[in-house]
Amino acid sequence: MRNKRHSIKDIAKTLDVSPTTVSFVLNGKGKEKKISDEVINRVLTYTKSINYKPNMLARSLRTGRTKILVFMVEDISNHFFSKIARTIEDIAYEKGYRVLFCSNENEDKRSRDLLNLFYERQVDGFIIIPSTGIRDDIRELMKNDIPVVLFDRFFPDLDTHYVVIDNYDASRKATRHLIDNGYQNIAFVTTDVQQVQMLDRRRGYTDAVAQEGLQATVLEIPFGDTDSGSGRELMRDFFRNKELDAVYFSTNYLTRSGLEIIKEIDEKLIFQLGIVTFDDNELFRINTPTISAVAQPMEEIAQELMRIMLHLLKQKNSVEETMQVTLSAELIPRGSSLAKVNV
Amino acid sequence: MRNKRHSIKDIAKTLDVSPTTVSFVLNGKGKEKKISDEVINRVLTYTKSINYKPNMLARSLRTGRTKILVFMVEDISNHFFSKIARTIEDIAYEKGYRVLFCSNENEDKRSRDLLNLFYERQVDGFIIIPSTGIRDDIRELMKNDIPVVLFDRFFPDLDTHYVVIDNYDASRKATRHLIDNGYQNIAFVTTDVQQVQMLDRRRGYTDAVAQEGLQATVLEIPFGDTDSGSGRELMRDFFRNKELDAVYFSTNYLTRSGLEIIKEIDEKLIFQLGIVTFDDNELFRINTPTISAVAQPMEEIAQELMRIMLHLLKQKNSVEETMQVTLSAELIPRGSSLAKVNV
DNA sequence: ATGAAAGCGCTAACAA
DNA sequence: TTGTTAGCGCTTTCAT
Repeated sequence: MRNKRHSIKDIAKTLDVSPTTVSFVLNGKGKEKKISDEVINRVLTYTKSINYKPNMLARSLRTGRTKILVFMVEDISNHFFSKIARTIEDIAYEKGYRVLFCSNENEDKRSRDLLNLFYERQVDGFIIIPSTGIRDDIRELMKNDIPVVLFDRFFPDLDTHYVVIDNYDASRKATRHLIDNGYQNIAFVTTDVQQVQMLDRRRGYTDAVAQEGLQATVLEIPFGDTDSGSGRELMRDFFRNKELDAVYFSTNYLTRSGLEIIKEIDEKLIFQLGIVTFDDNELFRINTPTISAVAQPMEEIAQELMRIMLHLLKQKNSVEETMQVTLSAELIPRGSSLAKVNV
Repeated sequence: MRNKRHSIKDIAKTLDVSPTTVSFVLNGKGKEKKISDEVINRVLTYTKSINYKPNMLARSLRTGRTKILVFMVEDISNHFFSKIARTIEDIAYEKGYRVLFCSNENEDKRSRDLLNLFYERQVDGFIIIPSTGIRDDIRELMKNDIPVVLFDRFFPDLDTHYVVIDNYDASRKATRHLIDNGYQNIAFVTTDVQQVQMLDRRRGYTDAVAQEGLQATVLEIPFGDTDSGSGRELMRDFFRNKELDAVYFSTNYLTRSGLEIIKEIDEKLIFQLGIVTFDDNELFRINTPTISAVAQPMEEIAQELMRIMLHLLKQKNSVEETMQVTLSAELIPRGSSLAKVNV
């Protein structure tokens, strides 16, 4: 027989007080409600002794709040996402919220399933990196007045709260940095996903090279293949056959394979090519050569996200303008993009 | 004003039927309860038109089941864990369960917080790789008749359901494999965590070398430092200064750094050393040289876990003997442990 | 073939 | 200072 869990009613009966009293005491409202110290003590010691755990389902059903936030990204194991996740969790915890993390693997179906799952369980808010096809699901959430904040990217035709960085500007600066250091044949390695943040990074690059009359050379790796054999093959061919003196990677999961392949092709190649990547990583500081990177302000992103989320959570009235924040990313020049030495 | 979600009562009122009828229809019991086709249709079309989503909190409070399972591991981004997670999710989904994933980072506090969070939210069952210090929390769960299945490791002094592999045997065979191929100075690189699975792997190694009168050389990397600077430093010194002809890594997160360091020390070293690692990885097949590995039967582990979990879930009566499964792991010999060529 | 009503465990307005 | 009670949204037994 399943052991029945202790309920407030049980406790009240055992202690010969009313459920209300127990509830008040357990919620720390004992003093406020002027419950006698003696009763407070009896309740506290007894509940501790039986290791009472409240039924949050019941509480949430009653209060209408679960005190749960959902943080959904492409892949929670990615350093960039997990770093932000950690900061968010800390801030949320302080405010009495718990955070559930999940990865949608950039698949719409998975995103939708997760949104549904959590929506039905009445979570209080969503912080999301949306996959391309869930615009309508996001809108549906918003129509139901669920707090939603997007980040990393957004839907140009949907008026949502979001926190992003100025990808165009950052990308432009990164490309200019290579140009200024004497590189002339700069390749841009990216994925084929048609999302706003990727397109902005690409425009930043093409505009920067165009401005100097240089040629744009773009390699697109299919999204699913970025770390697989066929993606690697594409890069290998590309780096072998193109006359390049610099490479600029559009995202961190391309950089890892990219660097490996460059090393494989020729031991010395990595020292000759100018290299810059989007998204910084601790390893880039200890790599030989050290790798220049566009660093997103992760701490700040997380803080802005939670600032907006907490604001939305305390709003009664949902009629309000959307909060849209664009932060700027910083280029960290390192050894991999030093001024070009012409041989 | 927060948009009130649709409730069954609302729907009933709008359609001028009773909540009962709506509930029956929505739960697919329309036919069974002999609701007229006309009413069934009205309910179905209307609920679809307003995109009705049931309040699972209320349902769960009423039924006593959330249909949620929790899968808690050290680090869900680790290939071994995430592979198992995926299989578990698929099986669970078929049976109408959803799975929530979380990482405890091998910290007791985090484990405890997560167990509490989900216990209070009445999840139906836990599949856990326990961190060292949560024995009592696991026992507490079991005392409350919550289905718990452990894997990868267990507590020798706690009678739980679990699925593990025969680490001792696998480790012994891996070591013997190196010995049989002519290696004499085999190092064992492991972490300092004193958990049963690690100790078994270690004993497998020491017994195998002892049996041949060879010397055991063990390097222990502090758990937190396995992929950090200081851990790498330890390995670097170790590989540089010891007279080794083979290395056996006890777990996959050590292997990655280990291989990198071996390459760094000397380009050719990786071809000279015999190498075997615990936990297989797709990359090992394409690495040069290919890396020999002890492969855990991940599919089978996941299936056994879910077989036990589903069994427990349908039990009314909890008085029952524990289900303890030990599977065997398979050594996959590859290029990194070919018969030693004496120079 | 459909509806009324109780109750899951909790909170909180109101009563005493 | 403490208790009574209604009700959150749902399922399900029992009536009709």
